Amino acid sequence: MSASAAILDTPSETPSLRQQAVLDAVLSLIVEGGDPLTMDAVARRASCSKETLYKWFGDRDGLLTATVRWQASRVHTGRYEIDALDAATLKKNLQDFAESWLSVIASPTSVALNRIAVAHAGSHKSNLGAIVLANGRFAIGERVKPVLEAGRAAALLAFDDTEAAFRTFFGLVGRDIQIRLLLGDALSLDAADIGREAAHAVAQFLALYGRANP
Amino acid sequence: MSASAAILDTPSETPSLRQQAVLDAVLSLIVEGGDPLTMDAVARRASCSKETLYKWFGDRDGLLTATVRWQASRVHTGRYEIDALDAATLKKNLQDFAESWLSVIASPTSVALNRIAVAHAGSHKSNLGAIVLANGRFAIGERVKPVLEAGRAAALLAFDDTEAAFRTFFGLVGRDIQIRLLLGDALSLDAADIGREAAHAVAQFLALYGRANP
DNA sequence: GCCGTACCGTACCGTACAGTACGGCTCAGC
DNA sequence: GCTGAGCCGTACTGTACGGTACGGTACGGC
Repeated sequence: MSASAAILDTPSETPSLRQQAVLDAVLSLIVEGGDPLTMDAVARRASCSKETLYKWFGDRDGLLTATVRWQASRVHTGRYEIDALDAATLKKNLQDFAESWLSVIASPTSVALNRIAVAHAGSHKSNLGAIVLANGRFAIGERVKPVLEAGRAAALLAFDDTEAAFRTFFGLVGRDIQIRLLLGDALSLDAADIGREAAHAVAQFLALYGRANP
Repeated sequence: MSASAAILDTPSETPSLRQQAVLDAVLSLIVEGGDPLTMDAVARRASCSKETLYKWFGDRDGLLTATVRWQASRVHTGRYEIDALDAATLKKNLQDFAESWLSVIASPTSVALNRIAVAHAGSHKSNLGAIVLANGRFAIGERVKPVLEAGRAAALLAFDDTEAAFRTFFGLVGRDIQIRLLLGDALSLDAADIGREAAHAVAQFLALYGRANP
């Protein structure tokens, strides 16, 4: 895990535009689901030859890895305000995190990609699972934790273990949503639902960790 | 989903002892992972002929379905005390739930089976995902909710929406554990960890929903 | 105009695996 | 002891798919 961290953080190179088009074709096929993603199907969808596919990505696994990385590279959102944190800003930051996270895990792309990665994690060859984890769960953790610590520094939050506090936040936001979606439950979340769920989670988190103004 | 509920609740028939042995062989192969579970491997492991496999289970999907059901049939645990609930009993019940649920999702069998079901949910043909969901997330929900409602009846808990309260409990208990395990993170939970995590989750749940004694 | 490079399309190869067929063994019923 | 049912082991078939080879085309460099 730590050995592969260097690899995970090094997206080799950014793919060329044509390559990006190919990866988008892969994504569209994955999201459509149904048939089990053959190299032929990718070549057809992307209007390129299989030979090119193998030349660019090595093998099927390489193509999948590149696709996952490509998708991950578009997810990262902006940084957040940390200095001079007041209660309203903290709440808003948390709300934003919760909403964007819920939007991600509820998106068909994320669901499909996570399915692939989960399946892959069983037959361990490469580490799609690790990549997804690094760009999902752990990436958001690294972005939320500074906010939590800033909240603590501003005497708005109280906790000892930042990681534990984040995991509680993560649980309150995600609940059963991701596993249900991965398992094919027809759970639909529109923007309003996401807003409501996020607000609920943030309120609960603040109830647990918020410092009653001293 | 609702249409398939009847099917899901009807485990066809309980398999014969020999059939159970075959299903256990499938489970052992699934848990071992590595190679992608071929019918040949199952026949070899179970010391039976492929012909018998097909006669008994129809096809590969039928075998998988029977395996998932077979595993599910062993998970159901006992009922819980509901009448005359006091605070300590409520807490103990919740703690038990949390521990048993964490034990389940952290077990290699559950992880492997959920991986199969998740992969299956992508290429929709049968409904392994629905079966796993019905016997996992939803089954535990149906068992926890009466306890929560009994707690409310005993004026120990306060909430409007039982389902929402349960989902909070679910999130507090599970946090990021299941998705990390599914994605192959080397997260190990021993019994002590599980006890600690469960206690933590229960304390948080009671902090959110417990009724400050009136 | 000629060549090399990069690519498309398609044909091809090898293999792995789902599903079937069949001979042989065991054992219960008679 | 004979027969038939049930099952094991193995051999076989068909096919889907990963990976390779190759002819044909477009294009930039010279």
